[in-house]
Amino acid sequence: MLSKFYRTAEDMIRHHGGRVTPGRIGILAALLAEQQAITHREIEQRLPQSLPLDRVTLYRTLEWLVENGLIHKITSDDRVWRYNANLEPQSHQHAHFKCTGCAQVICLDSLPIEQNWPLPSGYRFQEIELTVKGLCANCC
Amino acid sequence: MLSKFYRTAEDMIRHHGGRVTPGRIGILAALLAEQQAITHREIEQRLPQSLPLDRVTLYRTLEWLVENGLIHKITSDDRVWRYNANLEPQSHQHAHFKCTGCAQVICLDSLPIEQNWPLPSGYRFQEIELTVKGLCANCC
DNA sequence: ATATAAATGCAACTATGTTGCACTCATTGT
DNA sequence: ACAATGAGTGCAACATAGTTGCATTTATAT
Ligand SMILES: [Mn+2]
Ligand SMILES: [Mn+2]
Ligand SMILES: [Zn+2]
Ligand SMILES: [Zn+2]
Repeated sequence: MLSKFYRTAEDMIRHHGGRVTPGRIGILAALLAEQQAITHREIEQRLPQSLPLDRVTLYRTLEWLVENGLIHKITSDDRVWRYNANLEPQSHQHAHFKCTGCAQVICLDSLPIEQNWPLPSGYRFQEIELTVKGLCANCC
Repeated sequence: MLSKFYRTAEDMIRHHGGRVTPGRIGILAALLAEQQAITHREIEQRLPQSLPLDRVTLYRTLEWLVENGLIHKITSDDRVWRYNANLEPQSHQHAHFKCTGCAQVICLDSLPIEQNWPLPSGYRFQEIELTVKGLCANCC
């Protein structure tokens, strides 16, 4: 089961043209295996014993994966970034849900919002960041 | 000009029933004087020399002002909170704009979004947090 | 196999916010 | 006005998340 994600991760990195290292594969596989967005800490905990990885390397690898469009990074009100694999390789404009009980973060399917938001004159629109907050099924 | 904000700030705090201290007045006045949301650091810089204030007190006072509905706190992707005075004492369900050039944050007028967002079954909606990102008039 | 640049590990650092506790002072009641 | 009281404040120490510099290792191209 895990090996499936490892192979997918390796394919994604190789196909993208990046250097294929155990760290990148392991991190991306860990993110592919998740149904939710997880933090730096949580990724660290999910990495196998056989793959010891310095936390700085983890930060830098996450940054690389984000810059190369293989994962995305989610801002939250607890000052902790969460990461999730990009299933579709492109920059998907979508919203996120954060449970105010357990802090779980998941990606919502789409972002049905007009791109021409009413801004002050002279301002230029780039993108929207939207988080719905509430309680997940467990915390309800 | 500044004294106007000081008087308004004092009125707001007194009317709210809270203890009226120089720190609370000064901080709230500084926020009332701003057209944009500003950080803890920026508030510190704007406080007059005559009002030396420990940074911990500043944090705690901001917390008190938020809890009592006199200001609100805005999450951002740079892990820094920004604060803005509440002109209308209640329901500031509104969106924010953040400039990706200069990091300026302003409040947008309203939040024309349905409150019944399509969530997974069993999930309960509480609120929406929305930030539009782009370039401000200066950075365009 | 070797050369090379990219990736990694380690130590030190920064930035933002928090906690505990003693002291001060705004408010209340006399 | 004055004293009593607890909310507010200052200071030191701490916590957490992320960053930077530099020497070493390693994936890849030749
Ligand atoms: Mn997402
Ligand atoms: Mn606002
Ligand atoms: Zn939950
Ligand atoms: Zn700007």
